[in-house]
Amino acid sequence: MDRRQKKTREAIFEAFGDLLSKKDFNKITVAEIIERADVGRATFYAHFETKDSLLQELCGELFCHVFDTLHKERGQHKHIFECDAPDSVFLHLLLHLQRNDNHILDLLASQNNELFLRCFKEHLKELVRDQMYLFESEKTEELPRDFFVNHVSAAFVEAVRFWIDNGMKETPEALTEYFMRSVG
Amino acid sequence: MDRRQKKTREAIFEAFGDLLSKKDFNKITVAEIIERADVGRATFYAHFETKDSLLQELCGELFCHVFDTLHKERGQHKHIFECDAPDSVFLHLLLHLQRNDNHILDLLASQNNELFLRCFKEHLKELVRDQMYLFESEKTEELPRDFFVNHVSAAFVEAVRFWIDNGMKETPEALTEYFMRSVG
DNA sequence: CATCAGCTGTTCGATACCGAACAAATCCTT
DNA sequence: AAGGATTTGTTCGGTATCGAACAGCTGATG
Repeated sequence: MDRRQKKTREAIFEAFGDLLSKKDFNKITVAEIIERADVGRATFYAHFETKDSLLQELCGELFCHVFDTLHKERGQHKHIFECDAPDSVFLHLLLHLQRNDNHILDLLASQNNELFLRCFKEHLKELVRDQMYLFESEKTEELPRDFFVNHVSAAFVEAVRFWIDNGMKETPEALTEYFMRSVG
Repeated sequence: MDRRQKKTREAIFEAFGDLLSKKDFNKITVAEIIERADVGRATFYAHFETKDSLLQELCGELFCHVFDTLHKERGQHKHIFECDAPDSVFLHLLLHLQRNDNHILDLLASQNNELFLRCFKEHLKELVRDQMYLFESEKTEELPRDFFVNHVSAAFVEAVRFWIDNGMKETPEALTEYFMRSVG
């Protein structure tokens, strides 16, 4: 990827993240983003169709990072997320949320976050489908696959919600454990 | 100034400063600078004729900042140096040196720094000429103006050298005092 | 209701930057 | 001193970003 594109993309993501820590997504304006990112208006729209798609691509970056780490494809595509990855992808996700990288957590915790939640859950489904073997048992065989995938994804979202609402006291490891038990 | 130029220029100055803190100027290579600054080779040479001129322009930035602050022309030209300026321009200079902004101090303290010293002293002379009223007395009237300007500038350089060699124990304020007395 | 301020999303020609390649100069090593 | 390896500084066509302007939309205010 062209050096310029990479810089611009990262600048926008960072500016967006900074703003998320200060105000609600809906209150954030494109003008603010580009001002903080120090890029032109035309440049922003060359990268992102709309403010909403910026949100979606940020979410996509997180899951792309998790996926690539899972499949050992490191170095192939430089991600905005970085870490030394643990064994469980779900734990991996929680660790990033705990660190609140790029303020993804703020998005999950905020009001009026349907858009983000939908996006987050869609990516989760992919992940669950990919890791289906973790959940296989006699129970799963009785259910339509897609139904079960949806169930597990929703359960993860709820686990995170619980975590946030209760002040994130549990360790990511413990929460992963709870989650796995609840859907096992 | 075009947003792109500003960013590139700052990236190069910063990369250069970082490298100065690690190795001698002569050991630093253009390839290292552009790698750290994350800009293309052609871009570097579009901004700076040579590595030497980068050095000179860095020095120029410092004095440009001091000059503009002195003449209250703030906001006219965005400088890489920033501070709330004191009354005396010489104190102002020392404060930047003390903070070692952009590793200018490293340059002064290093070996093989004739190039930088010459550059530094030239700018100093401008400054002294500009602030000549500070030094006027019966003594100065007996001397050729340029000779005296050179004398004062050299004295300042020597004061800084003394400062560095003795571990910079004195406060910038004290050193300014010594300097003014020594040429008064 | 009218209007006015601010935000969105698009367009355009100009330009800075890109990546890659190259010859010439310089540095190292033997 | 010879010769290989870096480093320098330049060139080029292609591309991303620039700044500035614009019409359309939205929401607040009087």
